[in-house]
Amino acid sequence: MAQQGRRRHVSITDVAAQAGVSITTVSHVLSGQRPVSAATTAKVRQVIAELGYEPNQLARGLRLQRTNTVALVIPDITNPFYPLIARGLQNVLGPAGIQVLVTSTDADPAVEDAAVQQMITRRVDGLAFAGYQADHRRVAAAAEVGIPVVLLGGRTTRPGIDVVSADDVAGGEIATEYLITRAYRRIAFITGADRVGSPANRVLGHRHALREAGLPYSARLVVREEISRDGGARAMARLLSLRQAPDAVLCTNDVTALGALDAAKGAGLRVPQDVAVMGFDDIEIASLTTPPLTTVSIRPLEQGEATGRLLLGRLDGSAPREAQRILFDPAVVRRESA
Amino acid sequence: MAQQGRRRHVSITDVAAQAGVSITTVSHVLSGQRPVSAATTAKVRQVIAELGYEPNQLARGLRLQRTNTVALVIPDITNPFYPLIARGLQNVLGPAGIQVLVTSTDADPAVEDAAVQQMITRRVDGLAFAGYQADHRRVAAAAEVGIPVVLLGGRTTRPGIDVVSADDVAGGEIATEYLITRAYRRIAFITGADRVGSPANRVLGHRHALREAGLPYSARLVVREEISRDGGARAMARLLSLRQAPDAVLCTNDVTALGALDAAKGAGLRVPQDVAVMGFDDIEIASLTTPPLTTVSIRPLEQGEATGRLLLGRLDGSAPREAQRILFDPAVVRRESA
DNA sequence: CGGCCGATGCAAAACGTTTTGTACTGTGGT
DNA sequence: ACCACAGTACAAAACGTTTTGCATCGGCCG
Repeated sequence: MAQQGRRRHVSITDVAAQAGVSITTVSHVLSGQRPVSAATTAKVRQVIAELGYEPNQLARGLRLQRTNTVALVIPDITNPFYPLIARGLQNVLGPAGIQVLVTSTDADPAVEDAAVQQMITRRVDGLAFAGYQADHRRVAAAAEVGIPVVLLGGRTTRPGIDVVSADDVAGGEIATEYLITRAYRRIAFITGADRVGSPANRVLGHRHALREAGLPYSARLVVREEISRDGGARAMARLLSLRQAPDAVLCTNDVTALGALDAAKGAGLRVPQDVAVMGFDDIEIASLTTPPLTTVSIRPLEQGEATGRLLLGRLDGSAPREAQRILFDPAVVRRESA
Repeated sequence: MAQQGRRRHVSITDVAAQAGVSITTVSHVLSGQRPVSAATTAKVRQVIAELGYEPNQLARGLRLQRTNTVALVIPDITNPFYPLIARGLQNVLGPAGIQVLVTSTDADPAVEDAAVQQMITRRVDGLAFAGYQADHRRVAAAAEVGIPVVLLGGRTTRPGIDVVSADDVAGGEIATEYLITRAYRRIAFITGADRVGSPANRVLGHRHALREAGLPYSARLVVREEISRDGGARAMARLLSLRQAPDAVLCTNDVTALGALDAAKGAGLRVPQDVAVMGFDDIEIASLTTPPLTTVSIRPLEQGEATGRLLLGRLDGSAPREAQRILFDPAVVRRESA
């Protein structure tokens, strides 16, 4: 038989009645806002324990105008990158007694809209938003109504709103520098079609590093493809067919790098002896490929934690008044593919 | 400058005042519970649009005793298996206007306890729980208080509570049968230390399939190790050092299988020519190994969806009174490692 | 002995909804 | 001309908290 018994939660009224005091007194025992005699306190506590009373957070939130909840809106919970953000967020918010509401939007603007709206009506205390939409009405609405908002990822930016992201330009730089110090000289870059956003910024850094090192920058070595495993494979195949093929390939993404590895293997090349391959993100699969992928970590966990700290600061008012922009220094994770 | 402006949401009172009617009328316009004249309706709707009013879900939940929220409590959001469950849950609950609250507990009983407690005080309408604790006080408490509960995964079971899980015994069977039809004859099994739960059930199925096929069952070929990549490698090494080494190895887990592949490669063996390796779960990395891993899919996405449907049924009362036990038929995913 | 003060506890308001009971229109039927 | 009734709108209660204003009661000090 399934559980039935019409839902009946014990309320502060029940406790008060059972203890023979007013609900005010029970509340005071719980909050310590005003003194309550030792005897009464003991009695109340005992009844609370007996009945297993726990305050209703809905009523509490309604009265307090604070729910101890923050929302995390992400494109896809199935992409390993985002659970790490969620994890980081929870790491810092959990101990502060704040729950995280996660919602996945499939990067569909309409769904993003609805999700943020939902969160506002649920009166979340804060909102962390990772989306592809550069200009987001609802997010702005949330900010305007006084809910602290943190934008995640380099794609979006908006004056007056906090941002947490990886420093993609620096990432492109250090990856390229790493390859240069390992004596690679013809370095290619596989990136996405968009001219803005993280992938584009990484190319920017790449180009800058080449210039710094006095190496030539050849447009032919930057290939734009769909960001996916297959896309990576196609791009790699194209690079390998060049008269002067690259000796190292930087990919905007670990998944893309995976495709590049496929293509290299398919062409009978050894990695990294014949051609080096390097990725971005350092998601778990990066360590599982053969050879294990050298990549750039952008530390999603830490990004999540920073977001949490930022939000926490906004909530208790300890954060500075101006909008923050926290950029994470990327780091090369050296494995065997480069 | 950061967003400020003390949080001020527009409430039904504001709408009523602005439209020159009572809040009752506004509510009726919104709900259609009672007729409202066309003129009034139009006026109210216009004001609602102007002010951008959206009902406060906290107040609504308090009054309605229903929050349109269900909780998903999982051990680790970072494990790719669980986001898929979350995704499935959201797939069916989202269209019904129900939000999913995800919380990760690290499989720590104390944290699990606190999380479930939190969810109860937030008056979630339903609870999906995936944990390692077989007997869970709080979960029982939730069920007793009338909150529909679904237990996920084969580890936990409790009379009167719905369960959604993979059919692990069947999984062990079909995996073994698959190997047998592929002409493997000495089949080993790498599993965990526990004598109960999913891993144990899979061994049960394995054993049964061997008996059915008239093949001998050798205790030496079932090795118990830590369930992890390293554990899998250690177990594999031990198996390979046997006088009569197996020609196929079944692993309780894709991650474990990964370790087995490591060990096989380390021993200079080709997979699957020298030894076949097969996993369980079909998480994404299974397709990324070399060779790609043949494994058993237990369809976490569908499990999540089934959980959602079950919960939905409990909420609208359309589900049968007795506790349900939904077992998912596992399916062999044929790739190249076996 | 009177007044004051600290200690203790209660009543009531407020948060923002939904729902129920009621009151006030006209209008149509008898 | 009266009654019933449909249509329309409002007031008030309830959901479960927290907080503020008051009231009561001793005890202490002068």
